[in-house]
Amino acid sequence: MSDSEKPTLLLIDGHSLAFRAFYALPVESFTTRDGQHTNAIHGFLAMLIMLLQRENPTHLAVAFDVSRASFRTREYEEYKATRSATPSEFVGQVPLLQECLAAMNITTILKEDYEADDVLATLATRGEAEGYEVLVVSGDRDSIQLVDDKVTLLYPNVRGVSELKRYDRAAVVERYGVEPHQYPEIAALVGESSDNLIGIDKVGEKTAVKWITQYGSLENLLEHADEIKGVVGGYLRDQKDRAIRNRKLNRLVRDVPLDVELANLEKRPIDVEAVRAIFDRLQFRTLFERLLKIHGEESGETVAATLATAATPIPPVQTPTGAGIAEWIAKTSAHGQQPLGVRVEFGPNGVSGFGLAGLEDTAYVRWEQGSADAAALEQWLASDAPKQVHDAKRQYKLLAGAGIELGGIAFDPAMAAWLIRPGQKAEDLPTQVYSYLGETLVQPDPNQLVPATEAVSPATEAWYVLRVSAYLAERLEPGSRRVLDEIELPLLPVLARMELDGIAVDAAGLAQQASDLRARAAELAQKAYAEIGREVNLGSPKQLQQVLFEELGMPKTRANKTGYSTDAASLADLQEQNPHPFLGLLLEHRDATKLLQIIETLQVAIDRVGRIHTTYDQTGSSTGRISSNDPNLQNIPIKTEVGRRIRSTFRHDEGYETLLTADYSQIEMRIMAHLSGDAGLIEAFNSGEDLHRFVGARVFGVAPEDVTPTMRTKVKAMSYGLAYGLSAFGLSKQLRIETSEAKELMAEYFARFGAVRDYLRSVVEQARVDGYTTTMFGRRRPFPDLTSNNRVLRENAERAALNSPIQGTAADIMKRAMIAVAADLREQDLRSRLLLQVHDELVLEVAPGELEALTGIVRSGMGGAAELSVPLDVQIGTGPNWDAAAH
DNA sequence: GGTCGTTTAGC
DNA sequence: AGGCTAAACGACCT
Repeated sequence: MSDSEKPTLLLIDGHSLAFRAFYALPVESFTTRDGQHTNAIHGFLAMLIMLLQRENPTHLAVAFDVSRASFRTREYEEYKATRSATPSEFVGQVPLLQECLAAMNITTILKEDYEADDVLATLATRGEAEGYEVLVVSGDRDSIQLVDDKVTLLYPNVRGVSELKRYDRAAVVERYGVEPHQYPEIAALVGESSDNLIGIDKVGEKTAVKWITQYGSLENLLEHADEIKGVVGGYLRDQKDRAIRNRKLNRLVRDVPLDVELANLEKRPIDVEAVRAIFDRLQFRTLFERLLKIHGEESGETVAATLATAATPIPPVQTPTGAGIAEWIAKTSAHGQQPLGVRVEFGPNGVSGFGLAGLEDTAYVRWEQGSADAAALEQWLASDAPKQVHDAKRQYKLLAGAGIELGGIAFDPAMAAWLIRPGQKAEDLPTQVYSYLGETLVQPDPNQLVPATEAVSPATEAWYVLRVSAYLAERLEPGSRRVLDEIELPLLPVLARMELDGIAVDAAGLAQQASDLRARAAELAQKAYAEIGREVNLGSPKQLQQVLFEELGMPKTRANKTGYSTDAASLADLQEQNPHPFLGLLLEHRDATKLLQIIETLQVAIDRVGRIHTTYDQTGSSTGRISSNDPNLQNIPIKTEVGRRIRSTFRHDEGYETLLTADYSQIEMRIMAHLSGDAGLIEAFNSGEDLHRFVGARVFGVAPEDVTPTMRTKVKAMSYGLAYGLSAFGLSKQLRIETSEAKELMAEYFARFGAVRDYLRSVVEQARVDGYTTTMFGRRRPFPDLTSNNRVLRENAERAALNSPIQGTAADIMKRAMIAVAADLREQDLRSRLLLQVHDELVLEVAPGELEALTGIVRSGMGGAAELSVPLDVQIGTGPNWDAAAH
C-alpha cells in the first residue's frame, strides 16, 4: 500500500449477497455434473472478483449469519418470523462459498447471536475511526444507516448482484430524502415487511420523511406526537410502541466483540492451488481464469513468490548448426547433468525442427532427413540424457514415424499435473503455461491462413516446458514423484510401442459379421414395427417412451432426467410384468446394432497392413488405470457368443506363431485380502480352493462341495460389489432378491470376513483426514468431497474412496508387470511383443520359437510385480486369435 | 457444430 | 441407494 493512497476496507454481507445471486441466476446453468448447485456461489464470486478489480480494496472481510436466531429474535420472537424456510439448494452452497473464500485467503467472520450486518456495522465503524475508506456491500436496507462521508453502501439492484448501486451520503439523501442516519427512523415508522416489523398504520415513506424532516428525529417526533393532526396522528399516538420497537431492532450494533483486528484483514494473495482445487470441483473455469488474471496483475513480491518466475524474460533463440549443436547441448545441459526441454516442430512433411531449452538458453535446430546436423541431434535424442517433454508419448510416436528415437524422458508436465490431480482432463502446454505461470503462450490459430500473431518458436515452447516442469516438480510430493519416475515414465515408451505396433485383425471376417448383423437388425426392426403397427426409431429413447408408456400403456419404469428408462434392465422388468413381443425384439435389435456399431468402428480403424492401433491414455483415469481410445480396444465384447466372434477376428500376423493372453485372476480381491489382512480371505487364496466356493462355504456354513451354484452367484456378486461400496439395496437389485435377504447376506459375510469391513471403513476414515487415498505404490487421489455437507456428494466420494486404493493398486501392479515384461523382452532380444492391455490382461504376439521363453517372462513379470500376502495368480493361454487364446 | 443425457461395451 | 472407463446416438441449443 503506498502512503498516498487511503486504505480501502471492503465489507460484504455474505448471506444477503449470495441469496440475491441464488434468485438472480438460473440454476440450470449453474449445476455441476454431480448435481451440486452453484448459482449462488458463482454469482457471489463474480461480484467479488468485479469488486476486487474495480474497487481495489486493501482490506476486506465477508460476514455470514450463523443462524436465523440472534439477540433480535430473543427480544422479539416475531422478528423475521414470516420468512419462509431457506431453500436447501441455497443452504448447501454456503459452506462451499466459504471454502472458496478460504482458498482466496479472504477472512470470513461468523458471530453467534448477531447478524452479519452487525458485524459489518462494527467493522465499518472501526474502519472509519482508523482512517479507512469503507465500502459496505449488503442487500439489507438497514445498512443504509452506516453511510456517511467515509462509508459507502453498494446495494444490489433488482437484477441481481452483477450491478451494485452506489449509495454515498448524497445518493441516500437524493433517494430517500433524509440523511443516512435517519433512514432507520423512517423504516421504523413505515415498517419492514421482510423482517415482519409492522409500522404505524397509514404511514408510508412520504409521511415518514415529512415528519422526520420536520422534527429532526424519531425521538423528537414522538415527544410531539400530540401535535400531529388527523387520523394518522391518532394512529401514531396509539401505535408509537411499534415505532420504538422497530427502531430498537433495526439499529445495527456497532460494537460487536470480534476477535479480528482490521490490520489482519489486509488483502492477501490467493492460494492458487487451493483455489484451483475448489473452483475445479465447482466447474468454475472462467472465474478461475479471471481470478488468476487479477492475481497475476497484482504481482509484487508476494505473487512473484507464488508464481516463481513470473517476470522471467524469454531468452533469445539461438540457432546452432553443425558441430555447434552438440556443443550447445553439452554446454546448456552441463554435459547431461541438467535436463533440457524438448519440443518437436511438425511441418506439412513431418518433423521439421526441434526446440531445445535450458533455463537461460534456448535453441532451434532445423531437421532434415539424413543431414549431418540431424545425425548429431538424433544421437542425443536417443540417448539417456535427461529430457523434459510435454505429452511425451505423443512426441515419441511422432518421432518414431520419422525414424527418430526418443530416450531419457525424465519429466512430462502433462503427466505430473495428472498425478497431482488425476481427476482433471489433460492440459495442453498453453493451458499449463497460463495456469501455472500466469503467462500466455501464443498459439497459431489453425483457422487463420495468415496468422495475426506469429507463433512462438519451438525453442521458446521448450523453455516453457522446462518452466512448467519446474513448477510441477516442486508440487509433486515424494510418493507421486516415485510413481512418476518408477511407473509412469518407464511405462510410456512401452505403451508407445504397443500403439505403434497395433494388432492384426481379420478384415474379411469383420465384413462378413457386419453384413450378417445388418440383415439381422433389419429383420428384427421389421418384426418390431409389425408388433406396434408403425415404424419408430428404435434407437431413440424418446420415441420408445412414446410407444411403451403411451401407445402400449405399459407401467412406468425407473425415472431418469428425460423421462422413463428404457435400458435393458427396465425392459426386462417390463417383460416380466407386462409381456409383449415388441420388448424382446427391441432387446435383440439393441444387441445386434450394438455389435454392428462396434464392428464398424473397428473396420474404419484398420490400417493398410491390416492392423488396428489404439491410443492409450495414460492420464485418462482417476485411479491410475490407463484407458484406450480411437478405437477403444478395452471394451471388445466377450460375454456373449456373438460378441466373442468379434474377439476372434483379432489374430496374430504373418511371421508370428500365435497370440498369448495372460491375465491376473481376481486381482482386486487379492489386493483386498492383502490390504485388509483378513485371515479368512488370505486363507481362501492360499487354499487353492475356488474363491467363491470357499467364501460361499463360510458364509452359508456348509462344506465347500455343498456350495450350490445359486450360493456361489450370491457370494460372487457380494465379493465384487464390496470393493465398489455396494449397498444391500444394490445387491438385492442385482441378484433380484429381497433387500432383507441381501442385508442378511452382507451381515453374514462381514461376520466371517470382518477385517474386510474394518479395512474399507478405515480407508474412508483415513481419506477424510488426509484428503486423499494412496495405493500400495504411493499413487494418490484427492477426495475433497468427503467432508461435503451435501450427502449425495459425500457418499459418492466415500464409495469412490474405498474403491480407489484397490483399483489403483491393481493398475500399479499391471503397469509394473508391463515394464518388467518389456525389459525382459529387450534383454533377451526376443521378437515377440506386447500388443494390448485390458486392465488385468495382456495380449502378446509370439514370434516363432519364442513361446516358452515368453511364457516364462510373462509369468515372472506379472507374478512378481508385487509382494502380497497372497499369490498373484496369472492365467496364460495361447491360440491363433484373441478368443481362442483365452482360457 | 457443440454439449448433455442415455445406453451399453469392457475391467 | 455400484467403482473406473469410451463411444454412439438422439435431443437440444446456438
